[in-house]
Amino acid sequence: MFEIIATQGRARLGEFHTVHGAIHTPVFMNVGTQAAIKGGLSSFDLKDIGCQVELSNTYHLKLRPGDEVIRDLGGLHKFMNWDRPILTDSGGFQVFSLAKLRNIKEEGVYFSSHIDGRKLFMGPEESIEIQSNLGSTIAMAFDECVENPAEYNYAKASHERTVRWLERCVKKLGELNASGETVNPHQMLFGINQGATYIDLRIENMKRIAEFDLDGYAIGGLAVGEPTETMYEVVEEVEPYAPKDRPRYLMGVGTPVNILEAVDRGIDFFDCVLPARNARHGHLFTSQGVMNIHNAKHTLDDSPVDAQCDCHVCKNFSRAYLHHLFKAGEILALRLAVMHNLYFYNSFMEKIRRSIENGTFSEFKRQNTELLGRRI
RNA sequence: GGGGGGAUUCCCGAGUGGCCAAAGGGGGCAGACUGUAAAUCUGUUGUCACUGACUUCGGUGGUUCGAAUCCACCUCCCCCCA
Repeated sequence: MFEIIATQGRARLGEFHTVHGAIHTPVFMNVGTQAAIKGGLSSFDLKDIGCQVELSNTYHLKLRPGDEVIRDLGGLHKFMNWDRPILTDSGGFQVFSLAKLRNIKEEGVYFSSHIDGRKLFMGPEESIEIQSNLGSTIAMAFDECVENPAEYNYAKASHERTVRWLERCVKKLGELNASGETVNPHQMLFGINQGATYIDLRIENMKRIAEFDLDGYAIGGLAVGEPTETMYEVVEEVEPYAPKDRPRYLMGVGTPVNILEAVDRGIDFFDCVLPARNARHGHLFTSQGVMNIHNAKHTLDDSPVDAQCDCHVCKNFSRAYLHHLFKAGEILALRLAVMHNLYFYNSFMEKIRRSIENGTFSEFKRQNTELLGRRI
């Protein structure tokens, strides 16, 4: 159940109630594809960085260790010792990111494992069954994340197929939940809007998936190479057709500024590998802009990464120390950098929530759009 | 004391007469990264008045149209025998 607490313009402050607790929105979900945050963070660390929702991946966990292994061990929550909400992505993104290793048919997608090349078929039923075995709080519908640019006719055929796949997902999950024998019989389902950058297709698609009365609605297939303005335009145009009383999730987005723009267009859920990946590459987000901790100018800088940040890293270590750890190739460099960036994102979302609550979101957005894009 | 092998651009290390400002690593400097095949990838790394010129391959002198590459001597390093 999604409860809207306050709004400012199209921005919404909400609470999404799940069997694993409430999610305060707008929320950033922290990506742990293989049931771990890359860079060496565990579920203990997730609590420290203020994570509300952990996100894992159907395709990757199917390959290793196998969804049935996780089911037999009591589900993903128990497996990774995380008792708050988990969202599992369906494998639809791998249809895009592993495009060279798959073949799409009406019945589903034939993958060649990126690990050892073995064949793996995943259709809507398979994706949902895997996610049911994982027992995530929220399952995502199995979709095709279409590359950019895409031909109109291809995008049309693809989104129509994704709608047919959604219908199969709904049916499959209904059967599994009704059986009462699943890890999480209350597992929810979000549908995914597709249609590439064609507004008419996007709107048609959203109208059709809205009819399924799902727990939430995602906008997928964005931030895959199209201009940022195009992404904003798609969100802007399609959002009015998403059910108002359900959370909206902009998949795979994005930079802090992207998030501000999307919240301003009515988006409630986000996830992105950017803060964790960039952290591993020495690129840190701060309240004053972005920095590359590799840069020589930090060699003797005794100040914290972000003086306004309350994370463990900023409270205890200097830029000079992190700079050294990166230069020395220490694994601690990755861990500390990821901890900082994810804390930054989670606390940034908290600030967005407070600004909507206080009616100062517009001002917050204006100030931070200018600030966060800077390089320091 | 005798015999042998070496010294190359920040480091290691290719290169034995022109296609060499000099391979390849490393290191340095910078950039990219958006539902994670990413602790990855890319660029750059002698100087300058930079579609060219200049300086550089232990030192000095020589051979040659032309030398990191050949010759002589010198300096230093390593190995073996005594």
